[in-house]
Amino acid sequence: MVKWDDDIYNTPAYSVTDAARYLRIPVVTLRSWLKGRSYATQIGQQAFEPLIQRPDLALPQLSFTNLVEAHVLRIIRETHQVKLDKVRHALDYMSQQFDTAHPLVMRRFQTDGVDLFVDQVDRLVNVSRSGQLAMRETLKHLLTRIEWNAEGIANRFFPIIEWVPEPGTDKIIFLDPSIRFGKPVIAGQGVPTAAIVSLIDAGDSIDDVAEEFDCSPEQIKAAIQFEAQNRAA
DNA sequence: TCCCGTAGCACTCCGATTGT
DNA sequence: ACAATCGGAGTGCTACGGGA
Repeated sequence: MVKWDDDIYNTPAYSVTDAARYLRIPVVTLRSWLKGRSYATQIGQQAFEPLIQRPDLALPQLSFTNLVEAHVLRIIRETHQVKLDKVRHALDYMSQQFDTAHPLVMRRFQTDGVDLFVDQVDRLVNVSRSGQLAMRETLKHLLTRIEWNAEGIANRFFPIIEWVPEPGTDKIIFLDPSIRFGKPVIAGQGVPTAAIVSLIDAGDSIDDVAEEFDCSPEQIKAAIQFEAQNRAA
C-alpha cells in the first residue's frame, strides 16, 4: 500500500466550508461524502458510508488530497450522473489496482487510470459507447487542472474560475500545500487571493494592487472573481 | 458571525409487482 | 413476454439550532 501519512498533502488543512466554496459543492453534500450520514427507511436507520477518507477522523478538516478527490467526484457526479454507489464500487476496484486509498490523486489515474475507471463504471451501469467516450474526455480534461510531484502524487490544484480575462488563462489561481499553507494564490507570484481582495475592499485600485504585488491587472481581476464566487457560494 | 451538525423534505433511480 | 406503475432506497439540499 502506498503511504504518505505525515506529509503536507495528507494533513488536515481545509475546513469543510472552505473546501466546499473552492469546489463549488454544497457544504452539507461535501460533509456527507466525508462523514457519511444516516437516513430512515422502513426497516430502520441505514448508513451512507463516507466516500472520502479524512486524514484524521477526530477532525472535520480535509487534506489537500481530499480536496482533489472531492473535485474529481463532483465532476463525475455532475457531468455524468453516475450513481454514487457505482462510483464507490469503481473506486474500491481502483484502490486495489493502484494499491492506495487515494487512487484519484495518483498520476497513474491520468494515464491508465481513466480507462480503468470508465471500464469499471461501464461494467456496473452499462454506459453507452458515446457515454464512455464523453466520460473519458471529461475526466482527462479535468485532470489537466491537477499537477503531480516527482512521486506521482497530486501536489497542485487549479480550481475552476467562472470568469477568466481571456481564453486560455484559466490557470491563474492555484492551491499548493507547500505555498501559503495551501491557500488559493496567484500562479507565479504566490500572492494569496484573500490578501488581494482585502486591499481592493480597503479602497485600492486594481492597478495599484497589481503594481504592489508585481502582478498583471488580469491576475488581480481573476483573484477578485475567484473570491467573489467563493463568497457567493 | 461563522462553522458544524442534524432533521427532514424533495427528487431521482431502480427493482418488484401488476396488468395486458 | 413485455409495458406500466408503484414504492422504497439513495442522495442533494434547505432550514435551523448550538457552540466557539
